Amino acid sequence: MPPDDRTHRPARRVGIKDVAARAGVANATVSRVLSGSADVRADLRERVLRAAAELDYQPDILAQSLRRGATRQVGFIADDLSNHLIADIATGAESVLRAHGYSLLVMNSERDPTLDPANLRVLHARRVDALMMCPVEEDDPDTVAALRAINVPLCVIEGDLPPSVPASYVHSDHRDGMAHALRHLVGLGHRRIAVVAGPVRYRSARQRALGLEDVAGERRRGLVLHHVETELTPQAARASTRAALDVPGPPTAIATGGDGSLPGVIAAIDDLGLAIGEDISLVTSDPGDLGPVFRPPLAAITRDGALIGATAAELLLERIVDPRTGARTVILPTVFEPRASVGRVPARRGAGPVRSPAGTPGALPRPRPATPRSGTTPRR
Amino acid sequence: MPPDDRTHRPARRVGIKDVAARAGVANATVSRVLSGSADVRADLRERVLRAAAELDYQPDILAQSLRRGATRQVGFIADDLSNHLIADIATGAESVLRAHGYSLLVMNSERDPTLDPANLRVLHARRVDALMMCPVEEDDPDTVAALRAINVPLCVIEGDLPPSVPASYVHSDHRDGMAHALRHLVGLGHRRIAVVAGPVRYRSARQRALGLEDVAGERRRGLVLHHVETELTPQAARASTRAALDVPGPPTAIATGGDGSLPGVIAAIDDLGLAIGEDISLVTSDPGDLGPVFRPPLAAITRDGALIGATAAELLLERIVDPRTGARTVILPTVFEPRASVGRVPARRGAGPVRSPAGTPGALPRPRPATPRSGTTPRR
DNA sequence: GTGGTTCCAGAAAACGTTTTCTGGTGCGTC
DNA sequence: GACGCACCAGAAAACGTTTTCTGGAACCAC
Repeated sequence: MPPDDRTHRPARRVGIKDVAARAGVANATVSRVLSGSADVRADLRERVLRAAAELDYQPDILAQSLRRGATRQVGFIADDLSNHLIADIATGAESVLRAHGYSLLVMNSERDPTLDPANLRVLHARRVDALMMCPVEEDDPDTVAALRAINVPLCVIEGDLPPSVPASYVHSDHRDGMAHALRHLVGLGHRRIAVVAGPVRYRSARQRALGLEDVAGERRRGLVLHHVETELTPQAARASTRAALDVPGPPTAIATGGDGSLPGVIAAIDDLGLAIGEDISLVTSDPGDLGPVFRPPLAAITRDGALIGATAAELLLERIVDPRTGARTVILPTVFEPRASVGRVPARRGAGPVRSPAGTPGALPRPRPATPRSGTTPRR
Repeated sequence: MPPDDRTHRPARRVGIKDVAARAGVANATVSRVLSGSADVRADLRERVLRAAAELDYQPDILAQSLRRGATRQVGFIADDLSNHLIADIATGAESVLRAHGYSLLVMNSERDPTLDPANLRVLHARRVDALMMCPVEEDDPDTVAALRAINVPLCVIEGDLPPSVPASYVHSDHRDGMAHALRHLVGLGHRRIAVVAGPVRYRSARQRALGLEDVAGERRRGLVLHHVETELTPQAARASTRAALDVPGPPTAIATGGDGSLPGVIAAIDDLGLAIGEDISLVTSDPGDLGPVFRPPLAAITRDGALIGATAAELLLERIVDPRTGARTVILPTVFEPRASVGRVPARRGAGPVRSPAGTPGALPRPRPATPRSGTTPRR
């Protein structure tokens, strides 16, 4: 058999000069007709359009981009694309961009700070017209340098960059959301509340801490707000939460912020044998579809990921169309959704937390054994 | 003030001819050095490399793409990017592609069959080197026509295209997964099991139905497997599930397949006042992070989204590198994870289902009121 | 009739690369 | 010393567009 047995025929694309030849005009005329830029005599325009339709001509965006100096591509550097909220943001952005003839080039930095500058370089070389990103580290010098080099409109989502790099911002009002949730808990009678939030190196955690301070500043008598800062892994959140609960006079309510912390918080509550919504109230942040389905349904501070992405895209398009447009900052609202996981203060539980039957205080049990536990009682 | 007050300085990019000029050689030599294609005298190579480094030269991928006829971009048409599993697939694909110098161009078809051909045309015009997609409709003629026109390696994820379009496939072994789950239930003593699956127009639903038939064919005496086909909306799933449960001699276990059905199934179980893991056993498909956190923890048939995406990307890269490589089909395993939501058959519940205190049998209650319900009892 | 506009379309340059083509140099061989 | 060949680097073509440049034709005014 012949070695050069390519089954994959190249099948030359039809180009502008094919259209020009068929219409009996010059390339330039075809281009003018199709881009509608200048005046072309009616009969020629007609011929060109017919020829283009007959050949099913599709302009080569690559060549257009090279010539025009604009790719109509927008880059998105996600810190964790598999995160539900980030995926929603990408979805919202793509939808708006697609409607305007732009495409979205996604890169994932996998929460690895060294990937941000690398990805930025790729997108620079690909000459994206604009850039949206969720930076892993806000002050990473390599990232900042890479951002300086790539001179296109930039929109940062949930993060604060040094003022030396000009950028639009789309933020969520975590401060208000947390304050709202805390006031709700206070209104139900809770006086000892723990806020389990991520490290303050994240803007969202800082904002939630401000929300906490807002409520603390309202000087409700007897109110004790405890700020628990934890890394956003299930293990860390579990340990921190458990430490916060396992004290004399423990909190009667927890408000969590931070993406990965929820499973750890729930595990810690389980560890201590507490019933959510009864022994302890729980407010979560962005539980996704888990919130309403959980038992009890989880009260939550939520935000609209698709709206965040769409807003970022619009901010960028506005600056692409008119480069004189300045960078803007948009703060989108959060909404507090009360559900059954928050309840009144339990009647009597001041002395100390209920101990989990299994496990000694020091050693954390292995996460999530497959056998049923507390929650629903085995027999009724 | 001058009207032409552009603050956005273009800041001409450094190109190959700048490097050539600084090194005192021709463009071609720079290109040869940088692409490592042909032999260049050592001293010249040295000069070129130094000049490129000094100028921080980054080749323009756009121009490279035009000249080489390859963009090093792969398009991904997702049917629902905000779906957790699809986001994982994108993540896995992007990771592999990035490691090979390729970028991922994502488009979302929002489960709208008419967007598939439109998105395909965009990606064609953008000259992607390969294409992965989750088709909304498997037999849509416009989609098939658009796929025919775009002559690049194609990998379809979870779907069957007509044989007229050549494609690689990455499938998940839903058949085996469902059979596995059903055998597990049978082993626990369950004899009346309902499989709530999506419409058979989806490949995944067809495969799960085959898994059901496999187990049915094993002729366990007294075994009744009930195939409930439902649209993948919470409302439809709720109604279908409720209808399946609300019969004399109801199923003692449910296995669900299909992305959006879980909330509806759970709602239906709630409607009838049944306790998951006690009154009725429940196996879900791909519950994401919800599975282990739910109470009781949800037994699940799961698959590795990132692996699916990575596999698709590898299949495509293999064909990009060597176009003579044929299309392949890969079936990835599913794994069954038993958890507390499946249990033994309840001792005595043959006469009929327990009625929900609220709601008449005919009218479905509004989904998800915010007040606590069954599940955890309000007082202990 | 000459000069100046205006209108419009073709020719050609440009975008930033890669690759083919061309040709000079140096060397070995007869 | 002529020829052939290998080696390597510069010149130029090519990728498929858009845009500038050029110029012919028609029209008007003097």
